Amino acid sequence: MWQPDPYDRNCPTRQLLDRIGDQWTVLIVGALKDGPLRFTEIGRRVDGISQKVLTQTLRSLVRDGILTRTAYATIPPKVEYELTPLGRNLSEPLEMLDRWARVHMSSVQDARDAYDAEHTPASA
Amino acid sequence: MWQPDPYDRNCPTRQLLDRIGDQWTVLIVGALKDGPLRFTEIGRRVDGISQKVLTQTLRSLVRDGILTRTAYATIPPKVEYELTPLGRNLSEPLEMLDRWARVHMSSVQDARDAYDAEHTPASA
DNA sequence: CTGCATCCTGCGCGATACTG
DNA sequence: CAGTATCGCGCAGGATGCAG
Repeated sequence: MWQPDPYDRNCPTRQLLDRIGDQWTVLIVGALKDGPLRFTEIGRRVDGISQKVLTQTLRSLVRDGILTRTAYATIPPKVEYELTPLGRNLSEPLEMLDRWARVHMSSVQDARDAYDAEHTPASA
Repeated sequence: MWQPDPYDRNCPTRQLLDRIGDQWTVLIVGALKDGPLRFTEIGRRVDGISQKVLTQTLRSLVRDGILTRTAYATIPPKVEYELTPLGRNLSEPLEMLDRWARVHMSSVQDARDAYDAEHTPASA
């Protein structure tokens, strides 16, 4: 029986891996961890994301079954995004990534400083 | 005391998150999980990566202290890449990502099919 | 408020050729 | 084998303007 393998360039998991590892995906899913949020609220939490990219990313995540999109026909309009069970499941590995980045940032920074010092031998 | 926060666009963890979530990073670190590999070997395992991107990604990972690069002055040249302790630590969350993608690929595929069917109402 | 369409720019990346 | 250097294109993504 065949097993999906992202090391194969033609395997769909390759593309999926690219999507779920995307920084915006990590942050958006993380933001929705504690409950549904509106479009603008997500944009406010995920500092620096453009409206266009936010829209694109949200649509992709909805299409992939990670989020649900619920539009309320009120005035003004209100649209809520919420994690599906699949999305909630995904949020666990993503949260580990987030936490790893926070915890090891200083180690990485030290490594970079050392590397740069090594490869930039005191001026030119 | 200040806590690093990737939700802030100026926080270095933002960039770090982007790097470690990168598909090539996930695959390369995963490939090195079982021991050091040579440049060409990595390229062969990570199907579809160009030599240029492989070089760039490896250099970044070395700089960030995820990998070590060891060059042997033999003919022909031989360069081995190996996970550092930090890299081995990182490989755990990354492996979870990889496994998630493999396990849930079919669910995502189903969601996509449903979404596309819904949003492409039987021809035009 | 929540989008979508358009224009435009940067630069990521592949392809190719050359070195040690 | 393991890179570096260069060129050129495609497309992601920012900015703006409009619609429901």
